[in-house]
Amino acid sequence: MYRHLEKRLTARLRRYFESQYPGVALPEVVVEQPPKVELGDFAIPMFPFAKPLRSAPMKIAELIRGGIGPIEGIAGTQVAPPGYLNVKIDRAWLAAALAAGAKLPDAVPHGKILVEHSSINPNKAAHIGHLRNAILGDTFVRLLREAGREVDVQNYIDNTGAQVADVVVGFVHLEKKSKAEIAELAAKPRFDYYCWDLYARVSQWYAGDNENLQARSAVLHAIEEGGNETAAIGDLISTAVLRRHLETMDRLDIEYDFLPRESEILHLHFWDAAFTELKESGVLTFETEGKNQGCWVMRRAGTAKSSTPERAEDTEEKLSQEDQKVIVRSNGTVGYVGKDIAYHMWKFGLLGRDFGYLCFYRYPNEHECWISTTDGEKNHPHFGDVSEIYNVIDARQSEAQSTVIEALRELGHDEAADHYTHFSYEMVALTPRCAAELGYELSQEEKARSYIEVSGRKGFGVKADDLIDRLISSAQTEVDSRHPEIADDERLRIATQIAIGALRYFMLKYTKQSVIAFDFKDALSFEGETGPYAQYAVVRANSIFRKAGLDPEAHGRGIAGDLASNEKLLTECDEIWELWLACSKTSYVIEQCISTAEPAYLAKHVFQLAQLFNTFYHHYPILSESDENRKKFLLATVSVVRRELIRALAVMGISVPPVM
RNA sequence: GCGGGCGUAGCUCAGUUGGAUAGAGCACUUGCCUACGAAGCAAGGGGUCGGGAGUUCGAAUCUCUCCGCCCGCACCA
Repeated sequence: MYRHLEKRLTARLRRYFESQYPGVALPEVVVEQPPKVELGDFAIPMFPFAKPLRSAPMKIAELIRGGIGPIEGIAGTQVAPPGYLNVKIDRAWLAAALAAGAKLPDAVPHGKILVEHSSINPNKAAHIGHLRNAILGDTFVRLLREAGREVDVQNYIDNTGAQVADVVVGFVHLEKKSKAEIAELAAKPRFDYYCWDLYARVSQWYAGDNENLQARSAVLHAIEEGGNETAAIGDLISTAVLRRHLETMDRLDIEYDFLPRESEILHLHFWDAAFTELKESGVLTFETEGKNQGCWVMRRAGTAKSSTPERAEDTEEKLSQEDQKVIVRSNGTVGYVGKDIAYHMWKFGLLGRDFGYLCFYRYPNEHECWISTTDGEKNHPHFGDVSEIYNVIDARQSEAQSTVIEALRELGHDEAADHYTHFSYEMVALTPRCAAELGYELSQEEKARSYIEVSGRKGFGVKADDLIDRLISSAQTEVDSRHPEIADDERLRIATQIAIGALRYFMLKYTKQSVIAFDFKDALSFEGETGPYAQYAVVRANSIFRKAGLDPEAHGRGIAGDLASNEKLLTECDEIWELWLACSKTSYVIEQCISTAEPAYLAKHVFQLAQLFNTFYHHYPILSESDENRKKFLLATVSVVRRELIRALAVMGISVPPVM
């Protein structure tokens, strides 16, 4: 709603300038928000127009004010020093539209979007870093869907890499377990925890004697080869751990549509198809000398070609060894980036090959999750061949991501390269205090740092399920003390909703490029800028309607046509107006989150709504209000805030408990 | 060395394309519950926006430079 008014305003202003000053080149009209509501709802700085129009900012503002004419939804304008045109929204008009729940149609771009997130190595339990990835990715999916886009969610599974091989080594060489014994263990709950510890032990075993690394290469080779006992064990382990990851993420309401696996990228020879094209187009070159002798290499992303015009002709210029990225090793095997190039050609429908598909997992809500296979089922949904992709991958991999994008571009797929977004975010580390709490010995140097990086290899980190368990039990303690009258299973359900609200909000309130220094104290907090704070605001709103014996949605719509009689309250109380105004911004914020790939803005918006509501709640008693007309209006305010909070929280993947 | 990110209150962080008096939360101090649920509200202290220079009517935001921290830069994935 807010966004439509803003657009209407800028369009009118642009037309005004065009008619008054034809032919004069003027800068874009920018619309801001005044620092205080009393000043208005939009502020348009006039300074940029002063020079081209050869006039003082205040004077221009006066002229516009006089000549712009009435705009639907705008009540009036004011000129403010040192040179702003402040615009006030027609409060009753906006409130009526909001109360009615009017949805103004938006042009939704067509084309399917593919969001890839999580992509956890299936060799150990997921940790808090994976939680940040999955929550960011899932929230972005929800944002896109809220905006009307069609989205497929993929979770890439590297089931043939060194990490899975390491755990196989652990079971076979350290624990001397047979396939049957491993299968028995894998069927037990939290098998991923077992692997977590084993993986750390294997790393130590390698460190103890470098000879031991030979075991890894043998296992790795056997897994890549396929069709043998070792590969079968690897598959058994990675599939069992993968199921555990799906369960963990399902606790947070995170679901996937398709799980492409590296084993199929290998066995279905995706790389061969890509390799042919890369060679033919000259993206890859064969090195005959130097340290990369015998390798197929391409230009590393970020190492720009010499841009001097006189050398532009010289496209055959040798890549310096520094600028080379090895794609195919001298022994003929392809590395990670090569496989990723092939995989991304598949995503955009440019490879000419496809996976086989098998239905792998059915969520409690009946939603199906498919997995790649060599020979799949006949009837399967269609994945890949999308027009836009987002890869939620941490910032450390930005160079590899850029290299894949560059490969696509050099193959001539500019369209694909332009619609490839590396949704980059920073890691979750631990505060020194948290690390110490987990029993890790810190050096003096480490103690002085603000955070310490987790390490799966050392088994150093906070497991996702452990954190979720702790959050639930902590929330449960609160619920138990507040609502002893409620049944056990219901209290657990409420505690779970609160725990997930706290966790998802925690992971979303930081902007992506900020390293989260994790600490149990902050993460387990249910006060202040947290998920439960926002949930609580909705619970309060629900409580008011319950006591009033009214349906909140129906009441809001019912009063929409009758706001004029309450216009006085709306125009006089800036505090209440601010709340309505904030409510009108949800769609605007969602659009902003999508265009900047930054979900944190939505978290800030939710917090602002909840905060404004709490202030309003304390200042205006509603049920005891004696003026019926005024009471109706206050209830309508609660109804709209409640609706917008629920909607925004849902986009963040947070539900609201009935009581808390 | 090259590429990317960061430096804002005691701590953790917002600050969208330069705009009006730099904001939250936590922590600390002080008030407010026989209640539309205190997981809340109100008030208070706390800042040379890393240093310096420049561009501009205007800089936390842009440019340059210096200082400090982090992450990449494997024939690993």
